[in-house]
Amino acid sequence: MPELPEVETIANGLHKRVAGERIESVWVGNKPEPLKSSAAEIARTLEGARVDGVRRVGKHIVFDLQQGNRNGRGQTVSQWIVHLGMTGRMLVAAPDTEIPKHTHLIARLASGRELRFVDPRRFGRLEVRHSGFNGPGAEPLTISAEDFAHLFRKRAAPIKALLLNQSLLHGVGNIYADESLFRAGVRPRRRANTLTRTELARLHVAVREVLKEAIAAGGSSVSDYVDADGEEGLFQLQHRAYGREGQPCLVCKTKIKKIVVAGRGTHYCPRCQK
DNA sequence: ATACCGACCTGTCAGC
DNA sequence: TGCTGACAGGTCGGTA
Repeated sequence: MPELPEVETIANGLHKRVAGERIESVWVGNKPEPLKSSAAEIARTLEGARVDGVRRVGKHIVFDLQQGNRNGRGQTVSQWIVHLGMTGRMLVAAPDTEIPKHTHLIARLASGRELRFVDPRRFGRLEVRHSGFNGPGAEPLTISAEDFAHLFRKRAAPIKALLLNQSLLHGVGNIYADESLFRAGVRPRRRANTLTRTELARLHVAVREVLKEAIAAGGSSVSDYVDADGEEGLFQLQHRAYGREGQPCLVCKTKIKKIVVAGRGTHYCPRCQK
């Protein structure tokens, strides 16, 4: 479900709510799919740790943890890394509230509240690490125009497939790939190595603008996305391509087309995008 | 090395 | 009402 803007919104909300909290105990469910580290290692790493902060890296939520006594030596730093997949949620809840179906982890906090990971489709992943995590690819919000162009210049795959490839650029998913290509005026099926310098430059700007505007709007709520406070995002109201098949292009009135690229539903304007 | 495609899961919705 | 199939914001592994 969530792409960079949604994960950023969620991570910021979680940071506000749980930074500085200590995790007292952890319950891990028995479904193996969400666990990239063993249940025992996750529990061992989280229990007793203090949450220094919560941030986003690519589409991952990173909880920076510190174990051990507050000021003494012997402190170790770890990270709890959460990927929400398509349907994952990370909720901060009062302990007496109903535990939703498909809850796979509960971290009980010193304040009495609980951090709950809920994921019906189990495409999400939970992992702990003991060394720095930088994500699989480059950060779209900070990459230079030159480095951005380098990622794509020599590749033969459709540009949309490469925008979705997290080991190149991490954070862009299906919605923001379509929205970025629309703004850049580039067709999703164009082979990346046929894009001109100008088109790559436009795409670089488009990706950053789309992501920044979406973050400002709190992300896109297409079906059920809500942030850490249970608020829906508003960026779906500003989509120009995604989900608009058959509707008139907002620029030229041509009907938006829907095709499949890289196995994903793909929306574009046949007139504005070349 | 690179690119495509099915598999992984559950929920929802359209169509019959 | 209830069934079936398609589809969904993501990624991985096998195959060509």
